[in-house]
Amino acid sequence: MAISEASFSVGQIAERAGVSVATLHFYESRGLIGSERNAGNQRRYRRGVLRRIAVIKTAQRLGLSLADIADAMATLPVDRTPTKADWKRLSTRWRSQLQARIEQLQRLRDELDGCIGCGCLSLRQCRLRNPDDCAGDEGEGAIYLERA
Amino acid sequence: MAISEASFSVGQIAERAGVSVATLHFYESRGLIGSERNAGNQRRYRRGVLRRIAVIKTAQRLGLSLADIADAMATLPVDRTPTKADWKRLSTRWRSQLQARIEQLQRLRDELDGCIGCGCLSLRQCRLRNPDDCAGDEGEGAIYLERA
DNA sequence: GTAGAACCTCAGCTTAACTTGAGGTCAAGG
DNA sequence: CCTTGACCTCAAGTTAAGCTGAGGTTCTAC
Repeated sequence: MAISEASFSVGQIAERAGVSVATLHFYESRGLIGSERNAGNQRRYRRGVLRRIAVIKTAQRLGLSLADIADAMATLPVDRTPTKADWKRLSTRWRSQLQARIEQLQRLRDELDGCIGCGCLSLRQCRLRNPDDCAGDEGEGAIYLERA
Repeated sequence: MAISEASFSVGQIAERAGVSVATLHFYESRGLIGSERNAGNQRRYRRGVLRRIAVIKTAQRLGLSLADIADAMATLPVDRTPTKADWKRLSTRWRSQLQARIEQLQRLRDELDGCIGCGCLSLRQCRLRNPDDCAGDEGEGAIYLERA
């Protein structure tokens, strides 16, 4: 092994990354980041961990769970510092997940648009039922909920 | 008061609405739905509760928390069955929240697009930093995280 | 009139992503 | 030498949105 370049303490990393020390411990327990120890058993991080934390926070904004993020990050090389191409692979994958999510919400919005005219708020089922039902003060025992 | 038309049991409502009995108890404890009791202390619901449940489920799909939903529903009239216009008010409000969320995700996507070229995955901060930083193998102590 | 289904309340479990606290260690400064 | 601050581990608390189970009651049907 080359000389370890792990020279940042938890406190330093926490401050630079804008997260709490406890969060760093937590991320480590989840295998999201790694650290080495000094003679006194204190964590020492290498600078690269800052990027990992940034990526974790970014992925969370995309709506991913830490478990998902851990999975994705597990595809990064262990034996070397990830390259631009490595990160790019992740972001490309996440970008399409994000796109899918956007499209899902757009569909939902369009359905809601349809319902605003009707006032019923029951979305899909509304369109399956006849308009009169929607206009009726309460309908009858119809199932309003989606099943899927 | 007119003769109570509350004539559905929890089991019946649960089945028609596609939720569990426990969920109905839970919603009631959160003030999202109401019920009356019969002589033997069992809950009796009026038909209108089905629409409320449908609306709750719809709102959840929009990404709202039960607390948000409870707030919104608190604006419905207590003294009479909500009209089409009442529901419409809710859906219009939610529609704009949904739209805002979509736009937020779209911005995120666009930022991510910018980062895919760079490979850095650090989003906003990436654009604030100079391109060389991104190209460098690890940059230096820069803050990758968003602060807002 | 009695079995069994459905109902009642209340308490505790579940997952995610952390935060908070207790009790103990370690290195630097005065 | 002693205090102080940063660090350590481990356990328990927090919020959301329910689920599950225990122990007890009511309703329905035979």
